[in-house]
Amino acid sequence: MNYWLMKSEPTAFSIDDLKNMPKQTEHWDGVRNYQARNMMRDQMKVGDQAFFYHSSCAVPGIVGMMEIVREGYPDHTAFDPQSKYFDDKSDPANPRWFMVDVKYIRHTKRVIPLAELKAHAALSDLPLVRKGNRLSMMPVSEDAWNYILQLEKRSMAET
DNA sequence: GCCAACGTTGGC
DNA sequence: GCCAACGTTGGC
Repeated sequence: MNYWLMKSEPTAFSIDDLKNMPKQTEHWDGVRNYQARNMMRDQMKVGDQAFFYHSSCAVPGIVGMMEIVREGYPDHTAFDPQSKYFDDKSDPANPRWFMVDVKYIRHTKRVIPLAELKAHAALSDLPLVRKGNRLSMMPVSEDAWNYILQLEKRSMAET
């Protein structure tokens, strides 16, 4: 099984929004970055788990977990002129952009802030904490995944 | 609101 | 293929 981290601005789509979806499942549309596209198209598998990360908000950080429930398929919002994600260079016969479906698993017991993740040397390989990284999704090693789950159990006072 | 970092675009 | 200009991301 592979592990991932996926970013979303909570004002656009939050973990609560995902929890409140029918079947607690939604497609992860609107990604317009080739590295992220390649991950969704080629690497994410049903059963993989991912951290849900809130970006561009008061406390950026990990807020929950979800599971990949459908593997990469064309992002239809690229074909819709009414969508803000419309891309006239994506041809339905040869789609440029892909998405996956994700299902809510649970909230983390507390928000795990980016600032806290940055403070742990054990996570220094995580692209999220590296300077200048702007990837909207990224792989998480099994070690990093487990480490973060241990962090979750601590109180802020211990960090 | 600022700005650093990075990706994309397009002229040449 | 180079690279300057521009747009976007996202923390602070």
